Amino acid sequence: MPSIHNPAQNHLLSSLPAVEFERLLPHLELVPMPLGEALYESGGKLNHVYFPTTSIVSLLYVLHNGASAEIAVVGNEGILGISLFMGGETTPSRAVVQSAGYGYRLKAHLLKNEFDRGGPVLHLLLRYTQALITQMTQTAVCNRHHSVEQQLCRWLLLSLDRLPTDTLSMTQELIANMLGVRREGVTEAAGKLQREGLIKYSRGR
Amino acid sequence: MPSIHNPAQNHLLSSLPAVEFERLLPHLELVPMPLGEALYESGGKLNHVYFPTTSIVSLLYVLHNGASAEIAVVGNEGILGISLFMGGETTPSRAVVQSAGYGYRLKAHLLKNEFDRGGPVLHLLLRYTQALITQMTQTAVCNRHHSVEQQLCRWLLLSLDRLPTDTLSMTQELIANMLGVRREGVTEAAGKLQREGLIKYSRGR
DNA sequence: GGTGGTCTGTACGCTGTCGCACCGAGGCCA
DNA sequence: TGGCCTCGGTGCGACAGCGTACAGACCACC
Repeated sequence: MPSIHNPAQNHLLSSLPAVEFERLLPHLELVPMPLGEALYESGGKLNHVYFPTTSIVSLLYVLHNGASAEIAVVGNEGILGISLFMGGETTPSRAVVQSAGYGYRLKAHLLKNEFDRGGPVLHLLLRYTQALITQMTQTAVCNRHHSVEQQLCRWLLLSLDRLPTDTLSMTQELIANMLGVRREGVTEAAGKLQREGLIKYSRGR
Repeated sequence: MPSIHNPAQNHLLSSLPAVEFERLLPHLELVPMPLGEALYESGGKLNHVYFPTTSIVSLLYVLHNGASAEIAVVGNEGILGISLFMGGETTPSRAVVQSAGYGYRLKAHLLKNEFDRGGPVLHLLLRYTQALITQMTQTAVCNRHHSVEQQLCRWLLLSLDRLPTDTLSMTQELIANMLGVRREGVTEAAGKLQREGLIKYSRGR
C-alpha cells in the first residue's frame, strides 16, 4: 500500500470529526480502481461503499436496448453507494470507473451502522446526497437543452474538478457513450474547442 | 374545510406509525393548491413542506435564459421540500402546481424536528427521497434518448398514477414547457396518440 | 349574437444530431 | 521494418425537433 495514499484525500472522509474518522479508519481498505471496472451493476447488491481519492466514477443509467446515459460523476469529493442508507438494498444505477486511480472501500454494514447512530456522519452523507441530486437535475436539464459541445465542456469541467492534474486520459469513444451521444459528435466538438485553444489533446488529452 | 379531505390520502402520511401520525396531525393544515401556483422558487427559503392529496406538483429546474425542464413529479405519494432534511436551507428547484387540488402543509421546523428524532419518519422520508432520485435519473435518460411522443406518454402516465380520476385538465402549452419541448411537438404527438385510440382530448383531456 | 381571447392544428425552412461508411494517423509488437 | 489495431477525422443522406407564422375551433363574457 503506497504511502502517498491517504483516506483524507477524500473530502467526505476528511470532513468527518476525529472520533468518527478514527472509528472508520481501521476498516478502510485501499483498492485500485482500473479504467472500466464496474463497481455496481444496476439492480445489484451493495456489499461495499467506495470513497474515491484519485479516481473518477460515473453513475450510468442503462436502458433495455443497451443505450445508456451518465447521470452523475463522483470523485474525491464523494461516496459511491448512497442507496445503502437511503433505503434500497440494491443500487438503481451502474457505476463505472471513468478515470483509473485509487479509492477506499468500506463494508456496507459498517457505514450503515455509523449512519444509524445519527450523528455527524448522517448529516454529512445527507448533505452530499443533496449535492448529488443537484448534479443529477442539472444533467437532466442539460440533456434537454444543451448542445453536444456544451455538454462536453460541462463534462470536462466536472471531471477536471475531481482530479489533481489537468490532464485526463480518455478516448472520445468512451466520452461519447458516457454522454449518450455519437462519437463523431464528440470529435467535432473537441476539434472546435481545440481550434479555439481551450483544450489540447491527442489520444486522450 | 371539506370533510372529504383527509391527511391519510397522502400515502406518505398514511404510512406513518400511529404515534408519529398523531403527533403531526394537529399541525397539518389543509390548503388549496391552484393551478400554476409556485410553492417554491429556485433558491428560495423553505417555510413549509407540502403533502399533496388531490393535486400534482412538478419540480422544475429553470435556466438563466428562462428555459426550464421538469425533473420530477410529486403527487399524493410524496412530499415537497425534501431539501429541508437533506441539508440545504433553500430549495434548488422550482415547484409548480400542475394539476389543481388540495394538500396538507406543515411548518418546516416541525418536520425537521420529527426527522431528527431518527425514527420511522426518517426512514420513510429517506426511502421516498430515494424513489424521487430514481425518477429524476429516468427523466435525465428520457431527455437524452426518447422522442417527444415517448416522453409525452411517460408524462401522462406519471400524472394519471397520481390522480384518482383518469382525466386531467391541462393545456398542451403547459405540458410542452413542463417537458421543455415545443407546443407543436406536443400537438403532433397527442394527435397521433388520439388517432391510435389511446387517448381522447379536447382542450384538456 | 357578436367579440375577443385562448387553445389547437398545419405548414415551411433551418439546424443539430444520427447512422453509416471510410480513411489516415499513431502506437504496439514481432 | 512491417503489420495490426485502436483512435481520431470527415463526408453524406435522413430525420426529428425548433422557430415562426397563420388559420380554424372552442369558450366566456358582454
